[in-house]
Amino acid sequence: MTISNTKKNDKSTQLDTISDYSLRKFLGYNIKRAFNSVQSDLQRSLKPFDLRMVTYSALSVIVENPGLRQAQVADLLDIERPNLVVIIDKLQQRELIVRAPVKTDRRAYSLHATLMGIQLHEKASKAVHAHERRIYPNFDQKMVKQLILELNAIEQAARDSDA
Amino acid sequence: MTISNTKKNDKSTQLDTISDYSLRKFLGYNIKRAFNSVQSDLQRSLKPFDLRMVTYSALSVIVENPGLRQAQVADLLDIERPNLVVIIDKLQQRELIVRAPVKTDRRAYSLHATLMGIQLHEKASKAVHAHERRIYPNFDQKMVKQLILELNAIEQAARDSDA
DNA sequence: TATTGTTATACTCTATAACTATA
DNA sequence: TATAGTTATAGAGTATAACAATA
Repeated sequence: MTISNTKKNDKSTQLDTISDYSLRKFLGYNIKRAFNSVQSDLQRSLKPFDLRMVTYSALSVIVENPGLRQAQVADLLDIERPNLVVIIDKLQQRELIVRAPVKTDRRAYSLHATLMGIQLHEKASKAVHAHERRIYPNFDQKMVKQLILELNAIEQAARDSDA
Repeated sequence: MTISNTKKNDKSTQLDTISDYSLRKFLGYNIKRAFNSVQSDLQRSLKPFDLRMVTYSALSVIVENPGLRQAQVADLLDIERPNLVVIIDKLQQRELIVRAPVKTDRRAYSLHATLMGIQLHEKASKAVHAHERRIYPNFDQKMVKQLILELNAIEQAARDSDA
């Protein structure tokens, strides 16, 4: 929400305009603000399918990589194992995926999407693609690719720095 | 964490490589992953000052806009008013800001940073700038500006779409 | 009537320790 | 000893309804 410029505001001693100008110089702040905004629209796009962002993501990697184990899903999505349990539970309860026993390792489950899961994923993916087109209406494909590369470079640099 | 390519994994029926390739095509997913990574490093950078991202942000806009009212801070940072209360409480308890009465509106408080608040903000800002330099080591100033413009365009488009 | 700050509340997200059953 | 999945738990982050005081 932008605060409109006001002439001498008699309610305080502040300047004519208020702003988050200093914060806006930080890449991190702009990334956060962009993500919050995107997330809000994406959540609305996924609501008809009763999927949250993280359940959609988990379903997506399971559809894409049949036979995944839970620890691998957690690694791929950078989610802690304990937090993934309820997500997988939910997908299984809705019969979008199945947990199949792994013959050679009785501790592990092999995750597979059901037909229903695949179909829901397909429909939801169309909604996500529509959402994506909405959030960068004027970007050409080359710009988007470049932007993604830069975001990935930042992700990697921050991860290296944090490690 | 990238999953290294493995030769025939006998633990499952999966392909040779597993990936989040489909998700990586989405700008939103890459923004989220980048932000998570950045956030983690930033939190570590702010820890010596006992500041969280949101407390630093609030302190920052109060330092920059003396006399702000709480509702204006909430608008600037896109935080719900109720959630801001505890943040402002914390800053006030640490004597980094003061809540001054507004003579012309007895419902409102006028927020000002104390000398201590200004000094802590200065030191913390140096740490944040150092953090920022770490997370995009190879970007020149022009690239960063362009990236911020694109992120702002996305933020705005998603907000318009979501409204 | 509307707004400022507040309380209460609830839901999601994230992070850690510790357990079990297997390897 | 280490690993896969799980349980319990706690801390953040976020969102809404409703209230008192004031405009």
